[in-house]
Amino acid sequence: MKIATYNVNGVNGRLPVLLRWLQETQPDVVCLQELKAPQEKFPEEAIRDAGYHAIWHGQKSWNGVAILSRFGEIQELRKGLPGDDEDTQSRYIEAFINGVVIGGLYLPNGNPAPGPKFDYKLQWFERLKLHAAGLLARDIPVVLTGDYNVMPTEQDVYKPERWVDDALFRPETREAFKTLVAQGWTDAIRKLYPTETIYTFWDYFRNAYGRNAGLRIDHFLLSPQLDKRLVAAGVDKQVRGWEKTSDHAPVWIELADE
DNA sequence: ATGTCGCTGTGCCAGCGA
Repeated sequence: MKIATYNVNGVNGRLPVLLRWLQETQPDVVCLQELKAPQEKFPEEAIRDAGYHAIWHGQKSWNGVAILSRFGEIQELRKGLPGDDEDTQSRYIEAFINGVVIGGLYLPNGNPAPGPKFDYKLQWFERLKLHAAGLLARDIPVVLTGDYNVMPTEQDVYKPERWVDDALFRPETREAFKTLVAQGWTDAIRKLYPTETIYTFWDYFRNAYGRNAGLRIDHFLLSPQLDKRLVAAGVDKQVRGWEKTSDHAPVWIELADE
């Protein structure tokens, strides 16, 4: 079972790139972030024609998350992260697919920091930790994947000293990610590639991709049941070099059948 | 401080978020 995550940065503007990538790499399940489309403007038909069922939580202009699957109807578990009825941003969607709970998330960016946006990021992180702990307690196979907007360690940033005050790399942010993982999750990419430089995002500015000035901010966290089944993982880096592409590249894992 | 995108509405450019 191959599961991918891809921050598309506009699902309609990115549709040709998304469809080409789906066709070429054939993932079984895909979590998408930054749809930047209201609920009624999700390109359901084009995605169905490509062979995928979809559920999505849209929002006008910003945010928006989706889950695509090649395995028949998707059993939706929730839209939105619990813990704050006032939060109207579309950043979390969860489904049960082929025996696995799949949580797709788009964690807040948090810049500028400090400030209200950074406070929102840390609060969202706390809500995610509560929800994640509840999932772990159920002893079921779970993957929490998406754009975490966190570089976990200095190894995950092309130039760490330039990012120490940024919301994606501040000590509070790294600490939040670390305590989340410490609940019992496995960072799938780091498990398979403990010492390699791996990036999933390159800024549009200053030829960042050409200089490989990247960040690793898209992650897969696996529950213990899935940690045992992890057989491969990677970044489809070439997609970042295509015309009209997102600033993120797709990331994927392969799980062994039970 | 800057850069480059995608989106929206004030609408064919400017402002916002990233």
